[in-house]
Amino acid sequence: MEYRCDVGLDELCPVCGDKGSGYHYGRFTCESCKGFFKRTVQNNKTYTCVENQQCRIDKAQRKRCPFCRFQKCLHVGMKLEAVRSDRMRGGRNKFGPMYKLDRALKQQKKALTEASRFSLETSRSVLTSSHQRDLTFSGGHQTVAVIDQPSSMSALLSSGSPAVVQHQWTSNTSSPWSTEFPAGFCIDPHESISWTQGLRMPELVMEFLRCDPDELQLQRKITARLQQEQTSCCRNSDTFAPLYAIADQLLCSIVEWARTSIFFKQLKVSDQMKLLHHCWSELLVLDITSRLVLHGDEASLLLITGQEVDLSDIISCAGPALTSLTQRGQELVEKLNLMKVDRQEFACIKFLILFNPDVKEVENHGFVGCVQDQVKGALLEYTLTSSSQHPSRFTHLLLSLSELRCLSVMAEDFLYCRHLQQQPLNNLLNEMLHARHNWA
DNA sequence: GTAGCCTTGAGG
DNA sequence: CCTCAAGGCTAC
Repeated sequence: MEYRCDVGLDELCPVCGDKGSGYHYGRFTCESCKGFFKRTVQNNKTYTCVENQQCRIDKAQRKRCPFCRFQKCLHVGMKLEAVRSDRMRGGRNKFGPMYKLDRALKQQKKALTEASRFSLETSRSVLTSSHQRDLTFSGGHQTVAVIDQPSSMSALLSSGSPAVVQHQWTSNTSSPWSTEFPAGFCIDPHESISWTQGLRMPELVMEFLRCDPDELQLQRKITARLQQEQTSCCRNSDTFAPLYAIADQLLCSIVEWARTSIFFKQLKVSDQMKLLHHCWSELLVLDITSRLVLHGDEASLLLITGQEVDLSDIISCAGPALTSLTQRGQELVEKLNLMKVDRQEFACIKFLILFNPDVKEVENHGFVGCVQDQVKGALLEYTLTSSSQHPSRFTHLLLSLSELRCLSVMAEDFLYCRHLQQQPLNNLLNEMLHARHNWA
């Protein structure tokens, strides 16, 4: 029987494996599990399992143990709150955007699996070889160049560090957060290996948080770098020199963060470089912005060192070029402050910026697009559950990304002008500016 | 109680 | 208008 035919979505119910009929209570399920879930929740039913609560639920046996069936419904992500307490019919609920996104993801995923089996294989072999490379280098002297003057980005990306080993997982070893039966709404449980190893969405957000660098450690590195700067070029007349040193050091930490982060470390170094060359300034602006939103005070610039610099001082010293940048930056901070954007959301936004599908030069372009969609899905679900009273929060967050993009272009232009005026810039900043303007 | 089909109605 | 995920109905 085929009650509804979703073109290209003739997939199976994650609960019992019967043919799915549409989205019901948060997941794409069959008609019978939809009805079962509805009856259970509406009538407040409680079941007991006569076995060991691990009954197999399939099309033939789904009627045997309602306890295990309901547990499985919840486990795959069916949502109690999607069953209406007022029993109102028709209309739409807050999960609409989630269904829409999930549909788009599935269609894209289908196209990907059909068109790029080869790409998947390449990605796996790269993953294996990069693992080997990390082991080769980990005993060497090339520790992460952070307190040392940072070298080129390729050196940063190629260097090994304990962090890599700590978070390393390959297609051969199961990830520490994968579950036996993933409940993420865009993961297909019937697919043996998914691009992203079947993470549950909230866990994906948690994993992003785990990737965040340790703020104290970063603070120490930057303080050390500033001291070094002061002793080596004490006659530097540029009052902004320390700020550039901080920016440069933040850039190093951003590269280091990316290098050791989930998904990114699966990419070839050449692809990693292309992505970072494209988004470094956005990540830098976001880094500064997020610190202001999470810990700062609107009228001053909170540095990673803990110092606060009055924004009016910066404007008066920097002239018109920085004035509008600072003002627009302030406006963005105010907006994000009003929205009370939290660490989890900033962590997702960083990944959205990093995995930019518009960077067409990337070899493993399909993977980048796929990760971008996964991150969007994770952020959407996070915002829907954490701020359910503001269903448009996700859209607002995405809108703020475009403002961030404008700010980063302004910042890059400012730095590039300064560069053209022969003012010496620090290493990595230099490299990034050159990379962008060489492309243009 | 189950599950296939029907009705409803907000949102696009 | 149409879509599609809610709830409802009813033969089994």
